[in-house]
Amino acid sequence: MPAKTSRPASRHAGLKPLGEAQLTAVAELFAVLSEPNRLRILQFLQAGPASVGEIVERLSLKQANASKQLGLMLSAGVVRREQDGNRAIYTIAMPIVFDLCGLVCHRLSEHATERAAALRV
Amino acid sequence: MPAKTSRPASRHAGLKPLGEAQLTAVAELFAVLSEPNRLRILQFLQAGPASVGEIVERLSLKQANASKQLGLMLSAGVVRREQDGNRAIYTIAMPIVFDLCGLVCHRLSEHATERAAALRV
DNA sequence: ATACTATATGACTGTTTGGCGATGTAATCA
DNA sequence: TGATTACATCGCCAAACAGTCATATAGTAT
Repeated sequence: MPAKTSRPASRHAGLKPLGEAQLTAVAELFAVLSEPNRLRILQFLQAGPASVGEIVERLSLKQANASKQLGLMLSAGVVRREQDGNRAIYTIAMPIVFDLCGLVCHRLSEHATERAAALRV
Repeated sequence: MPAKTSRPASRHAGLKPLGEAQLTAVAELFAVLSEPNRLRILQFLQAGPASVGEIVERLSLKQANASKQLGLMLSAGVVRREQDGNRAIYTIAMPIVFDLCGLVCHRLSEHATERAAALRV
């Protein structure tokens, strides 16, 4: 019998292995979503486009910080920017982020439920 | 007619707004996935459990770095650790990460296709 | 016990990054 | 014109982090 760690070669028959370029691209997108304030902004934008001022006010962020995070998400292609006179209107450009958050939330709540159940045995 | 940025209140009728705690939890999980080497390790583990040595060898990582990243993912609950004699066998504990990566990849390839098509017009 | 192997950890470095105040810039208003 | 508003950017600081080497720890073999 072979050692315990013999690898099943491809048990899941899962995803094709990502190339280096894709790997960093994926990592970069996840990096955008790895910051609570950015998630807050995205969540707020989910209800519709908003100006920087609205975001700053409703989320109690400093204006400089909000602009910074929005610029970051703009570079990553997660949001879109439209100039409206004096203001800058930001919109979600990648709705998939909500699917991603949804998946994670679902998993996390499952996890929490399991933990609670385990404690209640 | 109201200003252009009047918010549709809930256009997507989407996700319930996450609380602060969930927000940081989600962000932390995404942070784990925001590093190419960690994604490489996860991708490698997708084929089945593996020891640190195997990971180090196949992915050409330094042993200290591999242990560090594995420890980080262990803390986050993304992988599981089992001691086998001398070695430490790591396993995926959160298969959902592959769904997440799959979604992102799909979106990124779509994006690339759009870009290519746009250039080819 | 000694030597060797496998893994984890501590210390250190360089880089990145969130947050902040201050300043720059462009559009609107008076 | 000047004043004000809205946003972006710069410079800075402190914290976090990836990567590395050296070392500690624990299991295995001799």
